Amino acid sequence: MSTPARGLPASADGRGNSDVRRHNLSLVLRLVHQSRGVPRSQLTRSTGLNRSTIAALVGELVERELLVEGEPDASNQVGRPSPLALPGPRALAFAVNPEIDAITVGAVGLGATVLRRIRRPLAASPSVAEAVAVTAELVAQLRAEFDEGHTVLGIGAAVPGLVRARDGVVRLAPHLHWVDEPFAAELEAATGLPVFAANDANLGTRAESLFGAGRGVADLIYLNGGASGIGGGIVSGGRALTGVEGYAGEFGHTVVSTDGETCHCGAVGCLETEVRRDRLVALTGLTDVDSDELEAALVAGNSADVRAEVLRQIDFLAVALRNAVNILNPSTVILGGFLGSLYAVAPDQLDALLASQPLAASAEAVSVVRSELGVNRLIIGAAELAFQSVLDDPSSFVVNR
Amino acid sequence: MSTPARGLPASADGRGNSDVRRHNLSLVLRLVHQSRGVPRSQLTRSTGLNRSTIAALVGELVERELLVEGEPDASNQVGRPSPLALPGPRALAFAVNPEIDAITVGAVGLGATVLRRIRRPLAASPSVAEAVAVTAELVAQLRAEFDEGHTVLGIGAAVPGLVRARDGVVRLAPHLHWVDEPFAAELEAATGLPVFAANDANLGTRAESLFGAGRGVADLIYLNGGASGIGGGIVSGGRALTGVEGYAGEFGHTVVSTDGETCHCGAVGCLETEVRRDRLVALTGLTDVDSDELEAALVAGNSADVRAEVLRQIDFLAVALRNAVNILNPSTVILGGFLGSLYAVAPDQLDALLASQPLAASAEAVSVVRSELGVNRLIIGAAELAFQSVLDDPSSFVVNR
DNA sequence: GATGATTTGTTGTTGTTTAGAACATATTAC
DNA sequence: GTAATATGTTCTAAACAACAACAAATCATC
Repeated sequence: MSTPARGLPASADGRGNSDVRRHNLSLVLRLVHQSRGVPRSQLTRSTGLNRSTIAALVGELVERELLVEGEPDASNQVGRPSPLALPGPRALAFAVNPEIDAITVGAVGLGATVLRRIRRPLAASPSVAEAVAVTAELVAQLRAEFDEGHTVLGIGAAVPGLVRARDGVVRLAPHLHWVDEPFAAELEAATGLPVFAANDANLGTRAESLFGAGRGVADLIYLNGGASGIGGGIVSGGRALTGVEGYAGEFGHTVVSTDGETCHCGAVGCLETEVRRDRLVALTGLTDVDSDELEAALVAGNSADVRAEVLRQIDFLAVALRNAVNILNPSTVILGGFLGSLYAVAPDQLDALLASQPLAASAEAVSVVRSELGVNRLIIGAAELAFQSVLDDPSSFVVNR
Repeated sequence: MSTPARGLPASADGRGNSDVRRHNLSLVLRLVHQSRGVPRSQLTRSTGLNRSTIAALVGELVERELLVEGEPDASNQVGRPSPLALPGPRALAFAVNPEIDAITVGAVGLGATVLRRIRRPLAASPSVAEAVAVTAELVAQLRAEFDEGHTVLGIGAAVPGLVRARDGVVRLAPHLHWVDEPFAAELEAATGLPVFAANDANLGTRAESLFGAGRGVADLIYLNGGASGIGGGIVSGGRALTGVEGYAGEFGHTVVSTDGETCHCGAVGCLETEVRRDRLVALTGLTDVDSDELEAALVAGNSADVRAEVLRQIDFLAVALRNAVNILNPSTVILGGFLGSLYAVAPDQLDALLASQPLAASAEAVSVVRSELGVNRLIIGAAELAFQSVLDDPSSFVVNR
């Protein structure tokens, strides 16, 4: 056996003519997917490829039913109108998001069109076996519903915890009490479909990056505040960062206070022990509020206590963001969940801290925005996992009538 | 003017046949560059390309004098021996590293071979004009020395501060007292050579990643402790992160103490205000020590005060590393400068903190190592900037006899 | 020391893919 | 209604890697 020199892995990254074809097909499909429909002429401009080449590429994708051509826009432009290239309705991905009080599944088409979403409330936090059983049942239901005219690529799973990218093992999902559970493998066995799992906030990042507040932004960070903690994700140089095993983006455990509370992770002063949704909910005096109600209560700001807690949490959030901005130099910080609500209450406060605390050069380049995608964010992000293989290599997609 | 749809920049990333050639030439040249010499047969395995294709690619690179072929290794293997592909001696990059007490320049060939290094001590911290003048003089000297048989690609500059990648403007170099100085442009004007500037620790990261402790590691972070502070860099998914303007990697301003000292950046409790070389030097009772002497004194550990300070600094370092590991999930943490010395004094202490503080899944994947490259690290990293264009597109290199 | 097995370099041919030119078509502008 | 303009369509050319067949240089074996 020949051992390659250290630093020279035997990865076959040489390119041939067929790699060019794969890359260009992939590029065109992605452009249509992300734009949800563009004129063919725009594709020639976006890619720099020749008209005849785009015609051939679109032709093959249409042949494979990954795209369909639509009537040209009535655009009042001189010259022959260019037909729209639209995402085709055949390719279909399922998505699942297990949470402590519910399991949500969805059926998603190219272009991030959520065709159907089902939320099944649960009496208690599900074990892995229960989550797999419920998911399999709901997926079977979707499969029956979308039997005709669709080819299912697989299931993407957005899990609230650390998920090993390589095999979809859930290493730790503290709120579900899952430790080292082979969720993806078990769901695969139960459904017969390929399953791809990743961290929920990481998938939220992808969704916002491709279809939401991060469209066209190459360097961004995303932080999401949920009932059970704070997660996030990073896009740098146009690529979603995963880290070596897929655990990147855990902003929730950034140290923001030397003498804070002890976190469930064992450390002291983590962002997610200081910046918490439950404290805000408690101070508003409400119970069982949804996101919109909480935000309305915070913005109303009837109590001085509420206002003080909001500002306290913003201060801690700013510390974590300052670290992240210094380390990653993003152009955009996207805030989701109740972190977006905090920002809505006192945008000037956070903007000011973020303009002054990090190194000036990095601070001036960054702007804070709220996430744009709503309840479908995780479903869209998870489905993206299942679409990955087709987007990377469209000619692997065989129409399965 | 047609405005492309948001999220669909008109970047021409479609590929043609000549892009294949460029990519493969680039790949082969990089493999030889990074390995400093590899058998042609190994290139076929590393790239997955056909023997005849490799022969053609190597042939073109030899023609351009970017590579030379050498005698086969005496490797005791069956079969026809494969000639070595070695970095050619023609392409040459200059490198410069301005510091408060000296300016160092170097001449570097492909394969990161440092042909010459000149350190010019300075009486006082140089202004930009002084730094440009001294550098231009030293570069002229190197140019004369390497007049024959070389084609100079340009000058790479490793600057201890925030450098805007796009144009090489030094936004802030606190210890040099430079603010918004167009260092690259002025050096370009003074020498007539293309100048590429970046942050010193970022370039150290690249050097360690390509030729040092990070060879073959796709996900790593590098932290370097110098007399004037702590810098660093990130490689994720095999790519060096720059952030949107090139300021990524500033680990020195991670918050590690809520009630610490005020940093020169204006914030409180930054890593580099708590973990400082000068404190260690002061406690050893020495003056004007070099790195080896400091490390020897720390390891000897004759004083309880020294030992306590080392452990205190390691605790703070661990906080910053914990944040970074949670956010980036690297497989390797490389420590350079006096941070490497701290680790040498009490490796178990840092290893233990790093194994327990971050989330377990990320912690178990990470290992700490010391940097491997010595005094040439920044020269090699800076030269890499100047080599970039040739490595990306070898056919742009015209032998200029 | 000769012979065969093995690996790799070399050469000429083939297949795939994009680019380009020429022409056709559909819209707006006047 | 005609000209200008932009785009789709078709056919040909050029670039490139893959492949096959052969040559060369080493090791293993007797």
